[in-house]
Amino acid sequence: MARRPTVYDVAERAGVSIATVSFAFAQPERVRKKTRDTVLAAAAALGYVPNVSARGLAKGRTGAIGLYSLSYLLDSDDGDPADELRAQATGDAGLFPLYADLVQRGVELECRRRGLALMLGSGTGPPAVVDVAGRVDGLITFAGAAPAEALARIARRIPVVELGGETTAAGTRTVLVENRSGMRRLVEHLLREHGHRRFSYIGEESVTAEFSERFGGYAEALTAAGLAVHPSLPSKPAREETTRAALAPVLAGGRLPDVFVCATDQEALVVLDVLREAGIDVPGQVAVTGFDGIVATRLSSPPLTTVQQPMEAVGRTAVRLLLETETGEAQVPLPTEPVIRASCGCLFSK
Amino acid sequence: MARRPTVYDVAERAGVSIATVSFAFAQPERVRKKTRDTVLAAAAALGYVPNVSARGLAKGRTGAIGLYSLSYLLDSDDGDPADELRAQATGDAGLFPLYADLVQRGVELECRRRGLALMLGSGTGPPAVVDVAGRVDGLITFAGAAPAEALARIARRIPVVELGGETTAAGTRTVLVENRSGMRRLVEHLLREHGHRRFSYIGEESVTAEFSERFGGYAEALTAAGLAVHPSLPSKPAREETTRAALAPVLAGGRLPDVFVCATDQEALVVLDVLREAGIDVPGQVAVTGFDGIVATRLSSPPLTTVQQPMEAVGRTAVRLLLETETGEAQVPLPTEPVIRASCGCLFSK
DNA sequence: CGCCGAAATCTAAGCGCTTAGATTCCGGGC
DNA sequence: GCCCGGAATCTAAGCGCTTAGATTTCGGCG
Repeated sequence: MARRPTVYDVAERAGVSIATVSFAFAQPERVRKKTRDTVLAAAAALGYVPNVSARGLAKGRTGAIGLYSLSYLLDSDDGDPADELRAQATGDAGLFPLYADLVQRGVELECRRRGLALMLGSGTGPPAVVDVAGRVDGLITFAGAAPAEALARIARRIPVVELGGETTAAGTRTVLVENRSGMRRLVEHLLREHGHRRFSYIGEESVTAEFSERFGGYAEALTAAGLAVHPSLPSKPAREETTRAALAPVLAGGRLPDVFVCATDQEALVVLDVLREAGIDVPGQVAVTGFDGIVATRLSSPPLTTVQQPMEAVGRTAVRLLLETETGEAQVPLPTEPVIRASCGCLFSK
Repeated sequence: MARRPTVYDVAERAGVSIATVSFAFAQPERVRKKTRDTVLAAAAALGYVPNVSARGLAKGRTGAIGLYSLSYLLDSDDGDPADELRAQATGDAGLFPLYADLVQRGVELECRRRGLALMLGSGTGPPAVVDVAGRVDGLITFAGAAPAEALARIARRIPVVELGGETTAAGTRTVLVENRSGMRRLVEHLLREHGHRRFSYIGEESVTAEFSERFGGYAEALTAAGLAVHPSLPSKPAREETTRAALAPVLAGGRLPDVFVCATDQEALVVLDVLREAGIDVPGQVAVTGFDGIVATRLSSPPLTTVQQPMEAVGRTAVRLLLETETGEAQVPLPTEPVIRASCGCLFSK
């Protein structure tokens, strides 16, 4: 690993100029075959690997995009392999991919298809969001993962797609998903098929555009049915204690609603847990629904009625959006679809 | 997104030299507080984001590491969101994380903890492995994901960890896992508890070090029991058709072994499928075992007996290895543990 | 008030690559 | 054999940043 060979070394060894070396790699047709072979042979002999930083600097582009995510994956444990063995064997580990995992997969797939490298960053410490932003041609971020101020700054420099965010935020774009109508259709099902009247909404009402759309769809359906819309019980996904705290007073009060409509599957699964611990039957005594369609909803007991959104497509679309120059182009929202399982009371549905 | 502001712009606006701007960001203590504030204010006003390519070039390091993986995630479909909705709702999608997914998660976690950015690449087209290698301070790759020649070349330039590869390969290092003893212990269980005598091994015998260790452990146990070791039925993980092809002649022959010992869980799950289709009862007529401990093994029917390896720890360890300068340091192999479920005939075990 | 050393700041030289534009090479036509 | 034009190659100027080493600034002291 002595000194890393550069174009100069290769050029010298091949007896050509550095420009020719560069051309041999970047624009092979511009160089005579014989020369090219000489250059490539010299490069191979020296173990030459082009320095992408230098290339990026010279070209002004890096050929990579960035994905900046929430850090709720953040682990508390120390990563002891023995612990992990135990956890995995017994099922304590984070088993099933969550929303962000599937979106990330979509991003990965689309990047691969387009020959882009993907740079991952997350959390608050370094690499902070600008650290990622400084080395990519475009940035995808989850709403709330990075400070709005930083995003606005970055958006002046490179395209930014903010998942779950506002369409109108400073210079950034977003992937539209039918959050509102998905939630509305779900609630309509609860109203019509089950005759539920007493609704309780669990989750953020308006922290991000995505969440306010969901709550909006919920409110729309209730209003159309002539029901009053009460404020949500505030809770955050991936923060189990907040969901438990939101639920505690309701359980203590002893009077259950007909149904808990949750802003996300992750929260709904916690609700299911809490109710089970309290000895309350779902859907016998109270129904529960989620939103997203993460894998775990299918395997919970009872299986969770939810609204499926195409998470992978969200990731892919984000990449496409990033690469499209036409900023103004009308974007078709990605479809969502209520998935009726047992937790709403449709006991025999698949 | 006009021209991206640079240190020069910030320096001019703040009325200092570019060096001072650089210091204000990189070595704040070297600059008077008042100056620093002026610089940061100017940077904020201009929307300055440091160009990491330039930094990387100047410093000779990038602060990122790369992960180059196999591309069996590669999708055939076109990413139609409607298809995805359907697939996810019914369970056709790639539901559970596989070996590589979990290793990747380990890598991500460790990078986050250490403040490193992570660059992802895969597949054969661009970004090829050197494309990733050229912009990181270290590279992790799955054995077989990249041509050995390219890896050797890269290893002359930056540290390389090759997962599942040889310890001794040209300049690269690897994460040791108890593949051999894990497999041996599993086979010993099959010999002792179930009295199996007629073994059939499905999978690679020796394509990578990891696989030859597994086959080696299998062979050791059989030999110690005085049994002959037959060559494996060649099959590749994540290439379902190869596994089916390996199995076909056995089923056609009509004479089943006592047990199919598979090199990986992915292959074992395919074997389970094939046997079910053929109307053969597992473990009644034949036992099946896997290796890795991926999530899906727990949910198959019957649940799969396998050898659990700490996949996340493999990823974390790879990152650590990359950052350690002491190349020679003895590495403790990561532990593995047979997990006995129903597919070997232990019907009532958890 | 001038001098001194440390602290703060600046100057300038790269880092390794790309790419206009200049130069050289080469084969064909006369 | 010479001239010509396009192809091949080269020269050299950056890209935006870091960082030795030079220079300036500044407060304290005699």
